[in-house]
Amino acid sequence: MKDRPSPFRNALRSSLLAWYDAQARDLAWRVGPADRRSGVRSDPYRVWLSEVMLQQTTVPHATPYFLSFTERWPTVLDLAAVDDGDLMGAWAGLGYYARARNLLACARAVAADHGGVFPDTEEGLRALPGVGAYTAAAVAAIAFDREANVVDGNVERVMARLFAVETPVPEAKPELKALAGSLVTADRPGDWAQALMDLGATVCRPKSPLCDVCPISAWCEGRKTGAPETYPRKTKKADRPRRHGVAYVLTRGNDVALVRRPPKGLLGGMLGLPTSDWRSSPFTDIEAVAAAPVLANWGEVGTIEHVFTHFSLTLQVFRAEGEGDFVWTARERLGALPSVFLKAALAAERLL
DNA sequence: AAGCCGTGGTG
DNA sequence: TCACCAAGGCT
Repeated sequence: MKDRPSPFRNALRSSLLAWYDAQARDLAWRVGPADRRSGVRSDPYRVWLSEVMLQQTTVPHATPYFLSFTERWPTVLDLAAVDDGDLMGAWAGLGYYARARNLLACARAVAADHGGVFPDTEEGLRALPGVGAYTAAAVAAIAFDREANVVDGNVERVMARLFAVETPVPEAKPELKALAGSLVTADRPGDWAQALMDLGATVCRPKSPLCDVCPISAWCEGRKTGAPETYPRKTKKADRPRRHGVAYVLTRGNDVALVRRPPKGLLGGMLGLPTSDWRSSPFTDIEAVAAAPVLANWGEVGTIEHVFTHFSLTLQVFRAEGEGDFVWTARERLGALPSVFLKAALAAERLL
């Protein structure tokens, strides 16, 4: 289909691009269609940084991080020079912390191997740490105006509806990607990618799509079925197990005892509260005290709930005053902790 | 290659 | 309440 430009494709493309010209969201990292027409170029560093932050993350959540990162580190060379701990602390709360480790590795690779300049091809970008098929295509299209097939969850949903694809995801992913590819041309590839994603985010939404205002509804097979919201079809996912653990809030005056977590795995490389192992059953008081990092007059101050991608966690929070070999950190700096530990620390503070 | 890896908003 | 889900990548 890609080699057979059809009237259908051209009309659909024109309609969506016109919609984007009028309705594009104003995003902190975006060079809008009007500015682009007057010659403003995207900064590949900002495009890359925003794309990594947006992986599995909402625009409202990522935006303040993007603003603070670009203020602190205006160029990829600035970022490449950051200490690991500072970077991880700045990323705290955004989640998927492997992204932060790869972000730094990528910045250092660009600095060391590419003279501080991002590769301008999909293939070159794809070779960088933390840059997969989606991000390589997105940066190639948005920053370098390359003809790349940019496929994220939004685009998959739009394609599943537009073509009424009955195959459930994730099985349908290759098919959805091929369908998306059939609509890509050398004309405004960056705007096309962003138009498709804006449409998915604001009109062709997961629930209650706004077909009445959709610029491509005339061509939408899903709408003809009368139930466009039922696409994409999905296979059921397994329910998540629950785990139990103990978090220890050990204080010394205004300081709280933290530990640096192992570099890989859950919350890898982040500072955290000392904890017990996490297991399927709750801890008794005796067990909790026995698993504590130091001897102290431990007392339970409450429990918190937290949901990770593949399990739910109930954390019993114990508190004591004490000493020991820890990363002692002032209360005011607990913003550098992953949310699960911030939640536990605040619970200990509140419930005293 | 299927499982691992966060978080917060939403209906 | 809780399942779903958001500009996915790595192993």
